[in-house]
Amino acid sequence: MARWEPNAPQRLADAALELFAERGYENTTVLDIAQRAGLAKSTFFRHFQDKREVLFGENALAGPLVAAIAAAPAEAAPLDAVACGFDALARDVFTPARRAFTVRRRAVIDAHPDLQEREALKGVSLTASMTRAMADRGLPDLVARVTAELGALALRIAYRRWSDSGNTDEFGALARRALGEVQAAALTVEGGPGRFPRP
Amino acid sequence: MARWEPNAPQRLADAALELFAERGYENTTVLDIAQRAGLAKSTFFRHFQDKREVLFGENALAGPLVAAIAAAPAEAAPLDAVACGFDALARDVFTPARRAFTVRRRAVIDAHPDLQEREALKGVSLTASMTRAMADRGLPDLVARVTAELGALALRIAYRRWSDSGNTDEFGALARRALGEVQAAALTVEGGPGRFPRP
DNA sequence: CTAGTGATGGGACCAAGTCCCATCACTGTA
DNA sequence: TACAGTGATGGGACTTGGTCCCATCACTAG
Repeated sequence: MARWEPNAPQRLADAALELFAERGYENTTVLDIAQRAGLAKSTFFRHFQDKREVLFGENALAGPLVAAIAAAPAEAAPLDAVACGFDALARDVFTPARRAFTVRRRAVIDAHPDLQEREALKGVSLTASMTRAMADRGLPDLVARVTAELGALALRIAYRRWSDSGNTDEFGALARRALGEVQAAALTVEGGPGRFPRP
Repeated sequence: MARWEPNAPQRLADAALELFAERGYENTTVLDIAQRAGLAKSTFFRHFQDKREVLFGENALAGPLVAAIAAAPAEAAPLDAVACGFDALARDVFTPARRAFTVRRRAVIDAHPDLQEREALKGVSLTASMTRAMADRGLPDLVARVTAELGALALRIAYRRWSDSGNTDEFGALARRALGEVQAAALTVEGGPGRFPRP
C-alpha cells in the first residue's frame, strides 16, 4: 500500500547523514532527523531500531556475499570463493554510484565512537555469516573460521580504501588486490616451520 | 586517600553482575546497581562510562598481552610471540581464581545484544593493540595485522572454552591448543598454490 | 582546631527509546 | 457513492540512560 510521501526510511537515512555531517552525531537529535525528513520521532523508531542503526540499516552486505560464496565452483579454494563474494559486492553493492555516499558515511562514523561500536558489531556479524557460508562449502569449522577472518580483513581493507576520498579505483579491483595482499601476508606469518624474519 | 567504604568500582561491578544474573540486563536499572552497592546513581557514572562498561571496565587484557609480545625473543616467529602473550594472560589475568567470575559474566553477556556489541568493540580494540605490538617487532604492516587477527581468533576460542562451565583446563593450555589449531587451519586455507580440498 | 582535598549524594535536566491510541490515506466492496 | 478495513503516521505520556552542578561528608596536613 502506498504512503503520503514514499520511501520514509530512505528519507530518514538521508536526513540523518546530512545532519550528522553538518553538526555531528552528538549534536543531532532523533527529533531533528525526523523533522528534516518531514516525519515524527515515533516514525523514526518504527523504521530503525535505534539512532545508530540509521547509518547501517541497509546491511545489504551479507546477502549477496553469502550467496556468491555458495555459488562459487565447488572445487574453488577457500579464498577463491571469498573472491567470488567480493566480485558480487562490487557488482551489486559497492557500485561507483554509491561511492560518494560511502565517503560521507565513512567520515561520520570515524567521528563518533558510538557509531564505531555499531560498525564493530556489524563486522562480527558479517564474519559469522562468512564463516557459515564457508562451512556450508564443506570446510572444517576452524578452516572456515580462519578463511572468514582473513576474508573479513581483506574486505575491511578494501572498503576502507574505497571509502577514501582520494581513491577512484573501482571496488572490485581494490578487493582483489587486498585479498591477494592478505593471502601473501598470511603465507609470511606461517612461513612454513621456519621463523620470521628468515635468517 | 581513603573512602568511607573502599573499592566503590568493585562493589558496583559485583552488584551489577549479581543483578544482571538475577533479573537480566534489561530489567536492571543503574539506580538498582548503585543502591545495591550502597552508592548513588551519579557515583556509578563517576566510575563507569556507561551501563555496559561495568562488565568490561577491568580490560586488563591489552596491557599484559602487549608487554609480553614486546618482551618475546626478537627471533621468535610471529605466532610464537603471540603465544608468549597468551602465557602472560594465563599467569596474570585468566587465573583459576577468576574463572568462576568469568563463567557468570559470560552467561550475562551472551544474554543481551547490547553487551555483545560492547564486547565486539573491545575485541576490535584488542586486535588493534596486538597489531601495533607486532608492528613494533618489525613486522610489515599487513603481516602484523594478519598475525593479530589470527591471534585474536585463537584468543576468542580459548577464552570461550575457558568460560565454559563444563571445562576445567587452565587457560594457558587452552590458549596454546587454540593457537596451534588456528595455525594448522591457516596452513590448510593457504595450502600452497593449490586448491582445497586437495585432489 | 582548621583549611584543603577528593569522593560522594542528590536533584535538575536532556535525549533515547517504548507504548498506546487517535488519525489519516488508500483500497476493496456493496 | 458510501462504507468498512488496512497499514502507516502523528503525537503525547512515560521510563531510563547519561550529564551537570553544587552542597556535603570523611579524611589529612598543618
